[in-house]
Amino acid sequence: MDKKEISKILNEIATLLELNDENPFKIRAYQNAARALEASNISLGAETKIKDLEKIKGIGKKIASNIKTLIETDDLDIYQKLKQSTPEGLIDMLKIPSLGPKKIKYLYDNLDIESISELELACTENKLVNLPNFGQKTQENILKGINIVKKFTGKYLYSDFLDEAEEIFKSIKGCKYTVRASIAGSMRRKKEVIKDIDIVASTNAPRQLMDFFTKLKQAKKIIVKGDTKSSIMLQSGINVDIRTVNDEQFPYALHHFTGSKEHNTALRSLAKKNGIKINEYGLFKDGKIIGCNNEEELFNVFSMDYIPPELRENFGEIEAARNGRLPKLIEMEDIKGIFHIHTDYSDGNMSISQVCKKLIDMGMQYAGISDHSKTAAYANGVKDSEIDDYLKEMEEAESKFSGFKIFKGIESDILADGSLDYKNDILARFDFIIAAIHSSFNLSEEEMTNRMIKAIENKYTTIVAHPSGRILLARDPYKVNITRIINAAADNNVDLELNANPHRLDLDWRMLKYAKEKNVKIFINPDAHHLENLIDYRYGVYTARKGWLEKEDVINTMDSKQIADYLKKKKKEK
DNA sequence: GCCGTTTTCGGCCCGACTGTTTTCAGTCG
Repeated sequence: MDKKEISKILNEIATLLELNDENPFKIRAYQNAARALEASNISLGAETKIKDLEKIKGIGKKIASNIKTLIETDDLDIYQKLKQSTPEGLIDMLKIPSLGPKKIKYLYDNLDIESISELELACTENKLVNLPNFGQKTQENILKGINIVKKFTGKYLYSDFLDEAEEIFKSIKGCKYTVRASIAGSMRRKKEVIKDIDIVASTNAPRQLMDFFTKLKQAKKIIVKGDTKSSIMLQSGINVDIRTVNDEQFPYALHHFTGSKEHNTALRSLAKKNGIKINEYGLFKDGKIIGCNNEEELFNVFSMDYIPPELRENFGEIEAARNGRLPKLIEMEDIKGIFHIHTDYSDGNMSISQVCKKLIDMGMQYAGISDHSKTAAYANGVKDSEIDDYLKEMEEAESKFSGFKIFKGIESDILADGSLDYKNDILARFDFIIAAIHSSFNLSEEEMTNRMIKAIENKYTTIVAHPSGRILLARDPYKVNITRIINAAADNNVDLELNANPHRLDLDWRMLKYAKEKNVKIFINPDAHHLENLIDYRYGVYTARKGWLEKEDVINTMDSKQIADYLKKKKKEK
């Protein structure tokens, strides 16, 4: 069982404990341990010792031994017992807004309700109204919540809501009652998947600002409305939350509502050790506020450098900020060229010349064209007999656009046995090879990992595309040991892709940090099939920032001369 | 269940809002 699976089970245990009304601190201990495990660099295997696990902050004797048992037996007694005593439907019920573990437990114990459909029936039969702490309104809200669960999963792609969030934010910022405002929450932290859109604003007229907010044309429904907090639902089902404070409080509120919760908790603990209380209204020492004009000053109170929002995930940023070791994160303008582009030679809908023209307009110096290979018949992959034409057209296009460089590549399928799908003499004709999995997804973890490592060891492989194969909110990653993939890439001088398609964002930022530590270089690639997808590299830059990447970690920050040398050298040395 | 420059016991982040109550429980972030 790998780190991710074990961390998932620890989180599940926490949820199950919650539904069993356990000690809240025990619940948090399991959540913290899950997080700590995932953030750590420990690689789990038969040789993993309980002692090594205990060294991780947040994992103690008990959970260390539980993890060890999970590694060895793929199973855990308390987990099974909890699962047996807790109907699966109760976990589903947690998705219903306004319904939490306490109420779910009460309904289960007293009305035998163990699924969303049973709960819906009970509501329509009016069975909840007379229970203690329930009532007419609660019953109605639960019914509404059930409808929301049915209609939406409650999670949304960051990229799908960026524009709408910006538009709403602009309205708020332009409102005459607003002093300062910012997008906050997971959107400000550039999380790949978000639950809602958060906005923080300072004002002298909270009530008027709330009226303005709840009357926005985008608001389909008002969820809550108060003087400091309101929430509306948009047509799409996503909620926009706003929090208002007075202007002196703005920096603290912005920090607080940017989160993450885990980052805030960690910072609060640190504050507490220094005798400082921290909440959304200020930093307080001996009851007196410590004045801060902005977030920079807030961090300075703790002798910390400014932590960019993307890093606020309690992944080591607090310690790094205290030691002056925060990374100088990559910026959009660092990207000098774009790789992993599909043209009308396979399933893209743009010609090579169109790509060049568009990239030149975008200020780029080079393109790495890489159409699908022959095995990808569904994508009209380039057949052996078409290779000559494909290469020739790239050369001709390059000569048309002086000063612009085309690197000739192909996205070669990794076959089930780990070999690439062209013979070596064909692979050798390209400047770079992107190796990718597009078939046989259902191998075991061992088989899949070995398959990918074999492709990494292939002397022609330059880059491994979308290493986990996940499609956000749609398809789980393949069963693959990503730590071993990163290690193999490090050992074989192969680069990894950060696929910037907003549905992928793969390699995941949590693993990018590990790749960086292993000195594995990253390509940020849009995997573009249309001209308008070329700009998608921006989502890759955001994700790279979340993964602590600096300019030097990303290959396509090089200018065209440097990258030409880099690819040539790589080809020769491998 | 975890943790410790006061501690191996006794803490563990904090506040807004709703709906239920008539001072509070539950949920959410």
